[in-house]
Amino acid sequence: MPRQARAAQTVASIVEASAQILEKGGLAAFTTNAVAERAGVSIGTLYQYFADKNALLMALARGEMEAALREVGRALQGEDDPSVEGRVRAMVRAIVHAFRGRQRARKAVVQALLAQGTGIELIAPVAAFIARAGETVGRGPNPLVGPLTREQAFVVSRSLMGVVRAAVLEEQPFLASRAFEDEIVRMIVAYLGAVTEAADPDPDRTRA
Amino acid sequence: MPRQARAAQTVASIVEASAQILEKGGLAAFTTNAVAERAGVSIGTLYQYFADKNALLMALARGEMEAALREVGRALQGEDDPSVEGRVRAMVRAIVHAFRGRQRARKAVVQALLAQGTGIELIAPVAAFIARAGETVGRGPNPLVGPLTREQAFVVSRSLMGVVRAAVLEEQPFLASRAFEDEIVRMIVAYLGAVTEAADPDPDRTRA
Amino acid sequence: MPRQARAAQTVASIVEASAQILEKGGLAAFTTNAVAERAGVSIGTLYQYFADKNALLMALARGEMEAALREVGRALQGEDDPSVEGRVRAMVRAIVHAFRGRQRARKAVVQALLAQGTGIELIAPVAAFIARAGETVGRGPNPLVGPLTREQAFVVSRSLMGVVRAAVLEEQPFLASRAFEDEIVRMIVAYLGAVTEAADPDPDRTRA
Amino acid sequence: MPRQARAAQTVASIVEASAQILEKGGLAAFTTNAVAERAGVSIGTLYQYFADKNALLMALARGEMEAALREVGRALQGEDDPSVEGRVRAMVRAIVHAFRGRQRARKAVVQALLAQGTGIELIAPVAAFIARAGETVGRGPNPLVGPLTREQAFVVSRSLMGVVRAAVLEEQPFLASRAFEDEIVRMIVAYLGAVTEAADPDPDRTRA
DNA sequence: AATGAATGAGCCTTCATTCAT
DNA sequence: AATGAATGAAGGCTCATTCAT
Repeated sequence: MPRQARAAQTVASIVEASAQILEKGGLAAFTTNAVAERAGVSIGTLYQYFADKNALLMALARGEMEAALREVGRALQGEDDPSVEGRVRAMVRAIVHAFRGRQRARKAVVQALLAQGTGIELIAPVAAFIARAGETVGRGPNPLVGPLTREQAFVVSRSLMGVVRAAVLEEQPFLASRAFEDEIVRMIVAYLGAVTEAADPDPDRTRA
Repeated sequence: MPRQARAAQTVASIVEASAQILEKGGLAAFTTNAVAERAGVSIGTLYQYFADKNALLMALARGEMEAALREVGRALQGEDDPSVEGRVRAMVRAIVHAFRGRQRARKAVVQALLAQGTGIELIAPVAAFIARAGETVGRGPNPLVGPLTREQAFVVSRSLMGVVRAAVLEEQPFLASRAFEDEIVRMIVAYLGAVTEAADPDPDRTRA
Repeated sequence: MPRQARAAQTVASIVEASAQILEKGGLAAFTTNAVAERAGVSIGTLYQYFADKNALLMALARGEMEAALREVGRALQGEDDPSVEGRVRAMVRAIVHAFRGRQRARKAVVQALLAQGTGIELIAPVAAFIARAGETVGRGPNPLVGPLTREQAFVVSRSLMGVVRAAVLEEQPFLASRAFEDEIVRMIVAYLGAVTEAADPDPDRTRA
Repeated sequence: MPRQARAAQTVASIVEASAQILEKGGLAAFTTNAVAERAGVSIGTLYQYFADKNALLMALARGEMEAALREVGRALQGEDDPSVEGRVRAMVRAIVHAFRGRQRARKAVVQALLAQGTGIELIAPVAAFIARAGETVGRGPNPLVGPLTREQAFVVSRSLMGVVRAAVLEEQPFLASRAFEDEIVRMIVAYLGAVTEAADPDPDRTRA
């Protein structure tokens, strides 16, 4: 199937061109014509594969998101360090390092996604994933938490993502630092602990 | 009517018109011509007071931000409930209720601010204010925390703001609910506690 | 119809529309929207080929200039009348009749070009061309002048162009008259003679 | 009459402010509001004395022109050097040095005047003055020329002004140089000589 | 499957000028 | 005589999208 292969190649080059444009010139430079030119295809071809500009953005974001999600999933398995803190830390690290270091492109995507309503659709699965982590973390030989309420899941996921996102948007130099990671982990762990304690005031179970 | 009063009146009407337009039609409806018309002034008058469209947005954002900041400041004084949790709760409530309930306008402002780089400048004072809260809360008869590191201040302020902002952007129905407020407060208090515990492992001082 | 031919056709129609608009309504009527409409294309198409309004003006000016330059070059060849006066006269005539009789459009272009700094860039090649004429005229069996100094070249070219331009701007009725042409030729020839005489005081060579 | 004196003072300060603005920021910076501010008066006051923006420009131009005209008149009297060349040279020098060295302002005024039709009105008296010079120069004990035809007067005056104007617009460094002055003088004298010779072929009278 | 010329709604902004105070 | 807030017509320009080839 040379046809499909070629099409996939074209699609990939367009998405890659988007990331490059975003990384280099930010949101302002991200025009469909610019993307088509950089990808080496005509604007018509671009529209052959993407319904509109937004679809292109979504494709880029979704790709990166899924990659990050796979990382988070792996983190929660607790392969390296099965302790609660170890799993949380792996998850935090996966989120911090999403987008493979293309911070400007990441920033631009975040901005663009926020600038419309569409962002939420994309964030939802990530958030759901993180929220589910609460339970995942709670399973196993040494569970920390039980099922989270809607509000609790929201607070866990959005505070984590909010902190990382803010660091990205503000281009904070400590984004990838250990100290930063430590504090995020501390916050998540502390909160999960507090939630559990509230649900089950037996100190023996939680801090044994 | 004196000169300056008239001008101030005009400026206020333009800012108010902006908020109304944003609240009603979102970012898409926010055009300078529409604002001028709604404010009952000519487009020229609008540009007499605001350098460009963005300056107008900034003025609106800054106004609301300062109002919220005053509320947060009041909250941290601990007038109603001087306990640590009481103060944190008051602060959270002030932030949640910023923008006087105009959630659509708030969302639009947040989006617009993020869509450019300018947003950070505005968020900075709020964040600094919240970070400083750590120390404020730590003072008095029953201090909770000492000075926060740069990363800690960042995590406190951005997680708090990130959670609220996400609820705003996603138009979550529980934004103003007690359950939501409880969870945010729980997270902040738990984190501050963990930070203090790490810095000063003496349980007598912290939980006496 | 092949691709490029169609595009060239479009470009030509836009330039032609510019000349017509300028000729009819002067500089005031020369708006990009008006040009696009008259050319029968959308405003977007106009901007596909011209970076901005000024680029359009420059294209028009450059086109006419090059046409005039070709005429001047032909004149200096001395095909019709190889005498010094004959060549100068042919050159003067070419300059006077530049812009194919569209004097209002010519006036508008001159005004617009002067109103910014850009005009000089365009005038430069014409001036250089005219200046070089001194030497061209000086060659052959009956040379009049040798190489001109920088100041001399400037005086020859700019006085010639200045006189014609003034007649255009002031819409002098005698612009295309023989009497006017005679005087310009007289001035140029007299000046070239004086320059030569000063450089080489031997009367035999100059007026033999 | 303190009132009239004060008014004259205001008018003068506005005109002076115009020159300064023009000198500093060129035509683009020359807005009525900017002029009023620099002059230290309100925009309303400016309009009390000048019907519109153009009137202001004309006042500035007229002032400088009249000063230059006085110089030219003095030059033609031949006070310093009564010879033909001496008078022409003095005239050329007066024109070159018009606008008291404010070359940027001069350039801007020339541009502005050309960019509308109004320039001609102002140039006319100067041109007429220069043209009349032909006869003035021709009078006295050693007259060079008789009355000039319409076309001849035009060619003399516009070539002179055209050369100087081009040097101003192109910001030529040799504008105030002796070499440049020499060439202009040479051109004018040579042309006047040629005109006379044509009208009266008797070599004894012209070159005696 | 690809091209790329063409579209056009509509936005932001300027600045000369007026007139109530 | 002076102020300056207010006016508003008008114009340059962008860029996502379409469709004939």
